[in-house]
Amino acid sequence: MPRGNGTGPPWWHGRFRGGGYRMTIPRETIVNVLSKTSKHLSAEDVYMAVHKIHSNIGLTTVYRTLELLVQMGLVFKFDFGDGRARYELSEGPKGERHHHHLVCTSCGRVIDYTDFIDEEIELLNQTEKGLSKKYNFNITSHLIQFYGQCNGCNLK
Amino acid sequence: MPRGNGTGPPWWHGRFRGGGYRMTIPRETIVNVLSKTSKHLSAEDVYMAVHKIHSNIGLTTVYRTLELLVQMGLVFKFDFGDGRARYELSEGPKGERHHHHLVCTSCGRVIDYTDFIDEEIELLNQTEKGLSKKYNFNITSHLIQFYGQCNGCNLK
DNA sequence: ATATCTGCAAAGACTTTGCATGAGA
DNA sequence: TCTCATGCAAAGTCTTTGCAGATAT
Repeated sequence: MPRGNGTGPPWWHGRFRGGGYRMTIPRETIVNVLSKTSKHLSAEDVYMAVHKIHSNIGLTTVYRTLELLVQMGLVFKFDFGDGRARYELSEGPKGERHHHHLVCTSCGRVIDYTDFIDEEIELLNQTEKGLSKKYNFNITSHLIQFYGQCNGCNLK
Repeated sequence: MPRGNGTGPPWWHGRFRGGGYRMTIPRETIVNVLSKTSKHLSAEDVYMAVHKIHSNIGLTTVYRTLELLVQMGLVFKFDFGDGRARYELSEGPKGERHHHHLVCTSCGRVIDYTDFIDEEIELLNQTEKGLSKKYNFNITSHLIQFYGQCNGCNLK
């Protein structure tokens, strides 16, 4: 099935097939929604976006698909402390998109940052190596978040 | 009220008073429970521990107190992905206890580690400084977690 | 053809809120 | 004394589960 742009088959199809999962309209649509935003979407957000495209796709399927994508490593699930999970496409096929978060504990605003990532990667690689060995732990990903007051909340 | 050991008044009393909050039996008990464990307690865990000491303290109070402690910065709230929040006393009066987590995405086990903390602190200080300036963000704390498969789950 | 996936409705789990009573400063 | 804190019960919110019908391979 062509998808309406000329960029060839979506790179994630192989990941589905390889995992023994079927490609379906809902899954295709959900990944597309995630790939076209840089925002931190909740399950409800994804559902609403998806619903505009195929109004028959249900919230349950969104939850189940997001869960699947997280297990497959295609999507990261974040907790910013407001009681609902947020989802982001992890990094594309070759590590672009890598970033971390600044979370404002007053208003809940979340800022993505990509500064200092290189230094972090360096440190994290070392740390991962050390930890893997010491705890015999097979590390697959990491999470870094900073908390504090954002620009707007500082002033109040 | 003496507390049964000879170490003087609990260091956190001032933090309560300074914030305009009252010292009460439930609050005292809850902080005590947290300070006597190195485990990652859920609200229910805290409730059960507290309940053994003062069986009249309710779960609601535990939730409200934990929330308050988090706001005061005395307690960190963590999400390990199993649907319930975990709480830990943040660091004591002078930064001891500082550690991060290794979370097994298969079985949910959480390992504390204190290795590499010095290197991390170094990097994080720099990062914090840079981010504070660039985004005019007043950073108060950070979170680092690694994810993967633990010893036991590796073998399966 | 058939094992997987989906949607709806209902259930489940954790957390928060309302309100009258009780306690700290 | 007077405001703040507590406890119980009920409600709220996000997320998961059961099951029959639909779908991908």
